[in-house]
Amino acid sequence: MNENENGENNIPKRYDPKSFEKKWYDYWENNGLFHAEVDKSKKPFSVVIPPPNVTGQLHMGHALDNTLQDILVRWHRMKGDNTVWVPGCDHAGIATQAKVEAALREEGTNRYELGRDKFLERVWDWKKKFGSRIMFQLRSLGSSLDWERERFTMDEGCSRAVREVFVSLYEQGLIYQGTRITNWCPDCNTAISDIEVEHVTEHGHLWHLRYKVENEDRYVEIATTRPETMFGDTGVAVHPDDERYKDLVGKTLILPIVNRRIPVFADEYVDREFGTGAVKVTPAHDPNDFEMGERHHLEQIKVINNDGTMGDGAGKYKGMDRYECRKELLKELKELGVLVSVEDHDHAVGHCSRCHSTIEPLISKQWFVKMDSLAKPAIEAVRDGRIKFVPERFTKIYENWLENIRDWCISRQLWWGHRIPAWYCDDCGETTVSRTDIDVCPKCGSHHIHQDQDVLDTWFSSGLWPFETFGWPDKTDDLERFYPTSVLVTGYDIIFFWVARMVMMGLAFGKDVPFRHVFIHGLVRDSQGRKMSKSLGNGIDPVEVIEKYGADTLRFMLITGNTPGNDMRFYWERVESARNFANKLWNASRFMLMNLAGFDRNFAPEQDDYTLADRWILSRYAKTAAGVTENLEKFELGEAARMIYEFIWGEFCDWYIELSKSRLYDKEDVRGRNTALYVLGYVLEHTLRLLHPFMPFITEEIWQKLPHEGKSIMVASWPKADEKLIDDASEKAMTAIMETIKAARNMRAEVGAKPGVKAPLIVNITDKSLEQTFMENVHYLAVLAAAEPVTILDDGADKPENARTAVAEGVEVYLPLKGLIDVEAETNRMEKEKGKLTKEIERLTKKLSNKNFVEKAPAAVVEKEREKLAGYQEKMKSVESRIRELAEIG
RNA sequence: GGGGUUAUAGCUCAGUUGGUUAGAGUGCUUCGUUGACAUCGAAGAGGUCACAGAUUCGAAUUCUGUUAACCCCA
Repeated sequence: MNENENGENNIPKRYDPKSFEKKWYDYWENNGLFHAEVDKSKKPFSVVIPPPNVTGQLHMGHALDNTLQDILVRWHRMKGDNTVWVPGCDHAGIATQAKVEAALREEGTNRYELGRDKFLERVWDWKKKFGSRIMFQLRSLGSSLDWERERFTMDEGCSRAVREVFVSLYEQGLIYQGTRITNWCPDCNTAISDIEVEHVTEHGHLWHLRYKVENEDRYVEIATTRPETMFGDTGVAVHPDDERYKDLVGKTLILPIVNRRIPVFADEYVDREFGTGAVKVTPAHDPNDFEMGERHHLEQIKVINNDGTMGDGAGKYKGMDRYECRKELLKELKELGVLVSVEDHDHAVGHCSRCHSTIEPLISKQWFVKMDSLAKPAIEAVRDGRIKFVPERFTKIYENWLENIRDWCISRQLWWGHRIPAWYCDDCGETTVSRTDIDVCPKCGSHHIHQDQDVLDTWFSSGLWPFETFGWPDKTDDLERFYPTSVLVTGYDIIFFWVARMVMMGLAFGKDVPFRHVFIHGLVRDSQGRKMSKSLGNGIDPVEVIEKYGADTLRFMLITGNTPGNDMRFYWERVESARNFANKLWNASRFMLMNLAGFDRNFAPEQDDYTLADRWILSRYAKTAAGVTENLEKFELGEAARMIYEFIWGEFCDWYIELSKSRLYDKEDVRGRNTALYVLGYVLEHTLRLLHPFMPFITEEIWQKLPHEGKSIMVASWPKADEKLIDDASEKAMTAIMETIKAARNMRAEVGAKPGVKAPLIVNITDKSLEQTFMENVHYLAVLAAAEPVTILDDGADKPENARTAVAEGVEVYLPLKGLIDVEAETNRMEKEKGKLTKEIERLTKKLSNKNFVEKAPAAVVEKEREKLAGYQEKMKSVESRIRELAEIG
């Protein structure tokens, strides 16, 4: 791997990720660098991947989610922690089944014709064919997953865990079967849970109908958005305090067309302001009506079938589609005089989050999990800080949801999934829930038993993910070592679906929280801020970005320029910007490697060998390393990446490399050359390590070419903050020199000096503490500001007359122009500067003469403000004297 | 109806416990081809930090209210 180490480098001019990304991933994987065994001498760090849909493919959300995880994982691995990141897929019940059913439709058949067993074979085939695609895509992203631990929610172990949890919850009375109102999706043909329903505001109508009071010549007017459900009405409700209807409570109404006798009753739920204040109650087709029905013992009459057509109770409308029925029924009601009026009305309508059809709330027999006793500990765990959300604000969202939680409908009328382990006896009617499959009824001994047809909600098994992946229900070393996991990284869109359920299940069965931190990120949107979606066709394929620009580029782009928990927009310009950074790093390394010839690898500089620039860059590096680590600890990954970016580009490349050039090209001064190479190598190699978690491929490619020790940068140690390198005096002096250079460049640009042409520069050092270092390093000005010769003014010497002026802190800079300066323009410039300074000085003087400030503000802040003021005053003196001089010339 | 997020340069966004002459990327203007990089370098223009109050010696930053956009829940 190190054939280029001796300076025979011919590395390409451009960063070309395609030429090395795959190579390094294979190298890491083949050398087992992703895998970790239990090692009790180290601190554990474990993460389980949010399992992607097995037949899905990588999208930007996955790319972001896994980049974040990989950064944390690689960082901890380098820190020396016992690090595992568990890969795996989710069987994704509805989604996968829908895909296979669509394929069957193409073939002109369907699952019922095929039968359950044959159908499931087809799904497994499908899974085998497409199931590993996303895992390969995750590899191309660079994810350092421990592939030896790969799991699948339908594998044997997970299936055992699911069954154990189901049976155990059943035994505790927390799972029950009940005939209750559920959200029914007529297209997916299954019940779904509350959170799988999306409410969309739709324009609709409010129809006012009148129901006759029995044996009286009066009517009650009710308002409804769904007239077709009237066939299922079994009551009319009013608010108990509503004066308008006080005398009606307890009376009986005659339901039009059907002529059923239904009671009027009072219930707090009714909103007096809505409609007429009297509502028809259809317990079989509305969740709120269902609850009122329970409270008042109303009959439940189901009038809409599971496929969305009208049922038995609908009389002549039986068999008609629910919306068609609405139309026809309204005609009839109008003719009968039942329909009094119509008004426009916007209301929230439930849609299936998968297929977007309108949900039909209806009564059916389903399995439910009782949530109260599971939710309470889950709330506690977050309140007492055993689990911390990052950013913290998501805590509230999580708590709020758990506090208002309803029982969870877990049965799905699908075939693909974990089949519910309940058996019914055809002879005695007994229901048996069992850990093992049974063929005899334990109550009556009959062999006429059959298993429940339904499967479990996919989220039921994903809820067990953080512990089932480590071998639960067995007591494994892995489980003991890696559970609870360290952090869960996921989007805010599945806090309810997944995070909350894992916490509940983890506490109930894992005997501890499933993770210490929940690191939440936002969505990746398109450049217009829209959600990326198939139907809009605005999705960007991460694989395409990786192929064009490299995985490192994509990763860097995804984690910079946004804040934790907030959505971000995808811009190709930002991809290019990240790619340019990679190219910059590539070329800085290329520069170093091109000059490596003849470098003695054992060379170590003495203190005296270091130049100002050396001490400066080493100090800057040390501070960068400390800052990066600090930000990683706070989950501020974007900020950490930004610091590395600025260090590499703004300090290492723009200044240090430029200043190192003259030393590298000077073949005479061997020590100086070696020292420069040593520092370049030191800083580059350490910075690559800091950057490795963010951009694993390019850092490995370069690191392997540099003098290094070890097999891979992946397992090199994480740089520790080195206090010895910090050198504030050098930083201060270097900053002054850099400011001087910038001032000189600025003046040269303004007067239109040709970039290559040398021009003299005069410097007056007002801060005497800088003088010596400054004088020792004036040659920096020659190199970077084409300043030659540089004259440093003695104390009390006359200031140059025909010169442009700039004032930096501690330094006055003059660019002599031999009578060519425009006195007026120069004066204006100085006046402008004076104006700015006056404002600042006034502000600070006011501040510092304020007793309250001096007494109340921390001493360090006051001192800092004093120094600032002194700095401005110093500058002011220079500017004022310059203005006087200009006046004399003019 | 309840809760949340966002509002900072033309555009996309940073600005972490209040003290910065408010930053970056991108775009724009001017200049630059010798040995890391034009996927580059140098210089520059560009912001009353949505609005109104309050707290404070001091607010882009804290609090309250208003407006606008988006999201979640009911």
